[in-house]
Parts: sequence; C-alpha cells; structure tokens
Amino acid sequence: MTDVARAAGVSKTLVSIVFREAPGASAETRARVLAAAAQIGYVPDERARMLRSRKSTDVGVMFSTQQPLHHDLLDGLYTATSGSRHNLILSAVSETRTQDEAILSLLAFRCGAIIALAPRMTDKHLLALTQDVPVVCVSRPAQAPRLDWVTSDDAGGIRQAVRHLVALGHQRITFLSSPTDCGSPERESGFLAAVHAAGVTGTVLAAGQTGPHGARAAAQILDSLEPRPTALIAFNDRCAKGAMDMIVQRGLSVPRDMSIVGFDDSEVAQRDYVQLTTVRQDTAKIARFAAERALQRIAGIYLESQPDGLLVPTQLIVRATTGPPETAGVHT
Amino acid sequence: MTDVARAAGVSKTLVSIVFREAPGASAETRARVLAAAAQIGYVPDERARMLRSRKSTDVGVMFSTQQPLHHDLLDGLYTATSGSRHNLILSAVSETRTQDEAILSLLAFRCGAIIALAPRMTDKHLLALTQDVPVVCVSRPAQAPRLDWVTSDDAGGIRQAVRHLVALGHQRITFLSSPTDCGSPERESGFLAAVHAAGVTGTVLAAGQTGPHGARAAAQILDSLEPRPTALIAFNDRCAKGAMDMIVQRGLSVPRDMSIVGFDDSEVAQRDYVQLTTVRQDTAKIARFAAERALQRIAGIYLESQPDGLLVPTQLIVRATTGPPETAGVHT
DNA sequence: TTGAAAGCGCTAACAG
DNA sequence: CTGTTAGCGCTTTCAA
Repeated sequence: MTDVARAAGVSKTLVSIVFREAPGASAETRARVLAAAAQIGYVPDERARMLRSRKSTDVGVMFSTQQPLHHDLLDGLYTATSGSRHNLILSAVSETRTQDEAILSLLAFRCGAIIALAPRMTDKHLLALTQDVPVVCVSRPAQAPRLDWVTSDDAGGIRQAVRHLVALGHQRITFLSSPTDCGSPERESGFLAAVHAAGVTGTVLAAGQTGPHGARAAAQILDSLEPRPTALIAFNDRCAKGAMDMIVQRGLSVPRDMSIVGFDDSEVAQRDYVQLTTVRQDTAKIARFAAERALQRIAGIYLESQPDGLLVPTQLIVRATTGPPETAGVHT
Repeated sequence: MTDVARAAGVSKTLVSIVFREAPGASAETRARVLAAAAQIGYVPDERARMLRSRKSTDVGVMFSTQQPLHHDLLDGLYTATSGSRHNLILSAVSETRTQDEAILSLLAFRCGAIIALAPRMTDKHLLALTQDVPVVCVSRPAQAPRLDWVTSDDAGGIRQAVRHLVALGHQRITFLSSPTDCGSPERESGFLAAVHAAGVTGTVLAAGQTGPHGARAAAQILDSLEPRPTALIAFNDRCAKGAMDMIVQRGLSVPRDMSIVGFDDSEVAQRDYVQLTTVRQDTAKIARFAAERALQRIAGIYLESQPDGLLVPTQLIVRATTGPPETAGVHT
C-alpha cells in the first residue's frame, strides 16, 4: 500500500479511500491510484482491513464436502452475496474434519455471521455459539431465541410423496429414514401423519444418507417375510438410488415391483438412467433467505416482527420410478 | 486476549506463547491460561495472527462447486493438511463467480500458496500469478518454470480404456471430448495414439462435461448414417451418463448396441443403476501431492532435483457398461 | 480534497 | 520462565 501511495504520489490515506470507494478523492486522483495499483499488482489485504475496521462483514459458511445439496446451496449463497461487500468464508466438514473444527475456524476468522448448512449440533450448543456470533441454520429448524433458520418444508414434501403414491393405489409404504441427519425427524413424523391421514399402512426403517445405506435397507425389506411394502420413500436421492440398485439386483423391477421416491432432486436424480421421482428442494430460495438474514444480523438489524425461520415449500417431481403397484402377488 | 491474560493473571505474551504452543511457558501456567480462555470463550484471531507473523502459512484452494471430483479432492486436501498448522482457505468458482474472482480473493487473504483445481487459465496467466504466490495446478500439466502441477495420467487412462474395448473386439470407437476443460487435450491425443497403435478406427467428437452435453453428442452419433461406432469413451462420468441416457431412450441397449466408458469414477458411476465402466482417478494421491508441494513452497523449499509435476496413474474399473460388440448388423 | 497519527489483536524481538 | 516494546497493513479520527 505504501508502494502504491508512493507510485501515485499520494498518501496512504488516499489509497485507502480509493479502494474503499469512499467519498473524498477526486476522480483524477482515483484514476492515478488505481493505475499505480494495477501496475504494481496490489490487492488490499483483507485481513488487515477487517482487523482494523473492527466490524467483520464476512459471512462464514459451514458446509459438507459430501453433500451434493450443499454445493447447490453454495452457488445460491455466492449469487445472493455477489454485489454486496461481503465475503464468503468457506469452512468444510469432511471425513477428517468435524463440525466443531469447521465452526472454530470460522470463529478464528471473526466472521460477522455464520451460515451453518445442516448443523448436527444441539440447539443448546448452537445457542451458546450465538453469544459470539449470529448463526443462521440451514436444513433444520431451531427453537432457540435469536437463532435464525431456514429449511425445506420436510413434512410437506413427504406428504406430497405419500399422496402421490396413495393416488397410484399403494397401500403399504416404507420410509427409509436417516436418524442422525438434519430434517429426518420432520420427514419421519410428516410421513407418519400423512399415511395416517390417507388410511394406509406406513412403516419407518432407519437407513442412512448414502447409497450403501439405502441398499442395505432395501435388502432387509426384501428378506423379511411380512407383506412387503409396494413403495419406498427415501431420506434423500442417494439413499433412494442405493435401494433401487439392490432391488434391481435381486431381479425385481422398478416401478413394477416397487415404487421409489427420493428427496432433494440432486443431479443424480435428474440425470439418472432411471429418472427418479423425487421431492425437489428450492435451494436458490433457501440460500437467498439465509444470506439475507446473515447480512441483516451483521448490520445489527433485529426486527421483532419477523419470524425466526422460514419453511420453504417443496415440489414433487414425478419421473419414472413411481407407478401403480403390481396387483398379482409377490414374485421373488 | 487481554481479558484472558488478566483472568489468568499473566501477560499477553504468555497467552500468545501458550496458544502458539511455543516453548517458554510452564505446564502450570499453560493450564491456567487455557482454563481462562475456555472460560471466556477466547479463540485467537487468525487474521491478526497472520498479519503480524508476516508469513502466511495458509493454503488457498480454488475449486468448483459443480465438479464432483473437486469435493473428493477437498477431502483429500483436508486430510493431507490436518495435523499441520496450515489452514485451508477455500474459494469457490460457481455460476456467478469466475476463476479470476476466486483467485483474487485468495490473494486478498494473502495465502502462502495456492492450489488451483482445474484452472482454465493460460500458462502465461498462471505464471504471472506465480510472481505473487506459489501455485500448484491440479488436473492439468503446466509448462512454466516454478509452476507445480499434478494430474492424472489422462493419456494413460484413455489408453487403458481403448485397450479394454479393443480386447472385447471393438473396431470403431468414438471419444467424446470437452475441449474447454482441463485434461481434455491430453485425453484426446492419448485416445488418437491408442487407437492408432491398436489399428482400429477412432473418431473424436466435441461434447462437453455435463449430462446434456453427452446426450446431445450421442444423438448426433445415432443420427449420422456412417458406420456407427460400437463404443464410446466419454470425457467424464456425467457426460458418459448423458450419452447412455440418450442411447437407451432411442431404444438401444448398453452394452449390447453400444459400450460406454466414463472417466473419474465419481459417485454417479459407482452407485449407478447401470454400473459404469470408468477410468478411476486417484484423488487421494493427487491431493496429497498438491498439499505436500504447497507446504514445501510455503516453507521456501525449492529443490532443483525434484520435477515440477506428477502424473498419477489411473485405474480402469470394469463394470457393466462395456461388452463385446453386437456382430449382427445395426438395428435402429 | 488531502495528510499525519493512532491503533485493531496479535507475534517477535528483546530484556529481566 | 516471564514481561516490555515495537509494529504487521490497513482504517479511522482529526487537522490542514
């Protein structure tokens, strides 16, 4: 910066003013400073800048490398913050990095707010965090005061799936849950409420969020002797996919012998060889809300009138993996 | 920090020493400082720390939200740097954020080195960047001095695919390229060399990296009247998938009417309903090398003896989408 | 419209 | 082993 100031023949203050796009510099000076900076290849040190200005305007984002949905959300967050002066500080959760580590790193960078994608911590833990920095939870509702959240209407989404299946004539439906994941409790209770309302038989089986989890659960269902369900609703697309693999591998056909519904409408679902019927999440809207809230909090705006969270509607995308149940008994 | 020092009854220096895990503090003091910090909820300000220590030990990583392979690489990078004192500063390329913006942001955070995943910039541009900070390119070789790189042996991988297909009896093979992507030139020339060596007919068709790209290319192939190829090798799994979709949609069967090979061995390929034969990239090894190089550069180590880059071997994973060609003529 | 000085939270030399 | 001092690159008063 000193170099730029010298090259442009002005003081450091002027350089600062120009780069902050603050008023107080003539157009002529501005141009000369920018030219000198470009010449030298100067980029303001974001760390020093934040350090001195004391207010960190950066938004920290905790996401998971393994969740396709998070990549769509990241896209949405960048879109929502582009144009603003706010940087996104990314902190990933991976196989070798825990959520706590990710959050700690965000704290160390003194983000002005944190957007946590699918935080698997308790409300209490999150609330404690809120003492230090405003937090917006994505993919899970929260109950604590001053804890913002935004998530898909999980229960509503599952209800759409159940109604679709019931309309096709299904009487026995199983939900493959992923107990430790965000949103699973809501989807599970939504499922139970929906099957109850429709007067059909619904069972819940703990599966998990990955393909192998779905496959294992499907195998379990096929191996059991009881009247087999004719339709499966999975916690997410990957789980749905795994279940489908297993069913086909056992010589059965989808959707003839088993209808399958996923959740997310991730790329896997869309591009698949067998087009997966799924519940689509509106990631753009979720991201927009999360970003908006985070920026509000950073600006110190806390409106009593606005609710803590937002439930974003889902949309059922009917593709090729759902159909009427096979009426002629079971062939294994 | 001052608060912690007061609470622990020591000077700020001691607190600094304790948090840096530097020698010069008694175990007793150390414990007292840590206790006080935990009590207060103190986390050292990473920005101030880097600012003062002048050497930024952080590693900047440019990645793309849309590339499944990058998420595996991120995992690998976190694993490779965990345990070291180096932070990973992530900067994403998304629909609304260009590579230049991503790099600029990394520069603004004064990373000690940058790992660029699949940089689509010219060697010249990258070389200019190297003046400011050491750069390690991933997924593409580079020719410039002091520009480190690591990528899969693209040509070798394609050769494995070609040999596999030729061994099955294929005589006409088409490669679906993605001209603007990293690695495509290498794969294309590797393909041409391999078909030449095998004495079979090989053609190249520009497709792209997404499913729709692959589908469009496949349609083009099916619509042309010339002797149709009996096997396709795609730039990546998504492209392969899209081509497969189109082929099946036209009433043909894979691999009977057309064998298909992908590239990457991404989750799509592995979990797919139709198990995709593909060329696996060793992401863990690539990530390890990239991280190792970056840390070396940060440490100021430049060994003349070591090569600029590394070509990591690939592995052909034979699944269900390749088989002998249908000998009875073409049925449309 | 411009410049000089002070200081953000921390680390790195020193000295005790 | 512990404390004091100076300053990283920037922004922010305040004065010219």
